[in-house]
Amino acid sequence: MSLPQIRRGRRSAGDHSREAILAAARKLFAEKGFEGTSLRQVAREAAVDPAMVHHFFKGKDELFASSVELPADPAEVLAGVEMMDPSVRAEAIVRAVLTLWEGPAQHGLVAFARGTIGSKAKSGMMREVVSRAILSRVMAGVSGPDEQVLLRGNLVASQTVGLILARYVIRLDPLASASQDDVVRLVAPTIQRYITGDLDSLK
Amino acid sequence: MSLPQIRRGRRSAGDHSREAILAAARKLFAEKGFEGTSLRQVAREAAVDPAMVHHFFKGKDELFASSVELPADPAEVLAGVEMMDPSVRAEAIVRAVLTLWEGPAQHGLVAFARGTIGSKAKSGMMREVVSRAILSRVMAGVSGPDEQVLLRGNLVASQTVGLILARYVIRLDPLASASQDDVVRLVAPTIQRYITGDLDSLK
DNA sequence: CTTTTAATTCATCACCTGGTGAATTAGTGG
DNA sequence: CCACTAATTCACCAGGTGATGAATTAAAAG
Repeated sequence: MSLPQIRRGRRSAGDHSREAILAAARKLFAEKGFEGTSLRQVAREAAVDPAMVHHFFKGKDELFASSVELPADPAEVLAGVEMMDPSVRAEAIVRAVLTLWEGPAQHGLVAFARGTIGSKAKSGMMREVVSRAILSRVMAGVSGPDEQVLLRGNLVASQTVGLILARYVIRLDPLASASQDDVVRLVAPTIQRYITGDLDSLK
Repeated sequence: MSLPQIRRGRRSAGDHSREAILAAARKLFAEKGFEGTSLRQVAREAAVDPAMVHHFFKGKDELFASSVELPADPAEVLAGVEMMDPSVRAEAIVRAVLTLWEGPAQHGLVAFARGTIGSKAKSGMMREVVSRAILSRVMAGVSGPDEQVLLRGNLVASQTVGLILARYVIRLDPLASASQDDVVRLVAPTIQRYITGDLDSLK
């Protein structure tokens, strides 16, 4: 009695295992972080042989990078922001952030946050992304000494990262369930002060 | 020729392996997160047999909890804060946070942050600590409808968590290397606004 | 001094990890 | 139709994982 074996070889067209693997990876990395997720778990979640993961990606690191890298293009998300006058930029920034994080990229973004904060080795990745890809755009055209502009950027980042963490990762209520408009009204003034406000104590 | 074997049995007094294990655990959890750290690595770092870890702690979870739980007592740290008038509380809060995170508890705290943010399962722990142990004290005596006070507390948390992450975990410069006084002057106003300021849009 | 208790080491378990190489099958280009 | 390439499965490997139980030794308690 030959049991119905799983046939080897190429599937009949229409399968997209690669995408399934990426989706599964995003989901698991988002839930359990980088170290907490195994290739086999990913394969299982994607209903795929573990070896496929290696077929499509060189290893766990590349899988992480691919599944998580640019879950959204910063340039695109911040397109509008960059050319607004710095003095009224905050609201647009907060809105862009919220819209992005509430969209389809959420899984990938949370995965990125968890994986990247979870270990010293990967924190560098976060630092790079935040400062190069994001802050440079957010702070474009802000006047003042370089050092001061960098500090302002760091402060913007601190409030933004904190907001994201509280709302999407840690999920503090009622912040997590507040409306987008409320959040904008509540935190945009903080951001605006960091960008152009009088910080009165900057050496 | 009997090689000098490592003697079994109890060490001659003065050894404190338990403490060594906890210190090693704090260090490694801080660097590599919960999943990224193995019991054997901890044992190696502590120069101790792996089985000792099980002797002193039931398992990895208990080790994590013990090494990281209350790296500092919130009640103590926030002792002064609680009884200040809410309208001038912000500066004290920021100063307390910075002092705490720059003290000997830093390793444990970073470990807590990394381990706790790194996975969904452990995020609950962070939520509990933040809301019960910390926010309840920080927001003690603030007037207004419950829901609104909670929201204010969440906002305080968002800025505080963001500051900690940017300064101690991600290490964004120049924020990471700014003086304690500068940081206080820069972010205390934000916190103060969240505690007692006019948020003008609270439903 | 003797009994009890605690600290330490060792050998071992079953399992999971990331990774490799080959065999098998299907679609594709010529 | 045939050669080629890519997708898929399988059978492994060496090593690390958390965990357990027993043996050994010293300190503490009586």
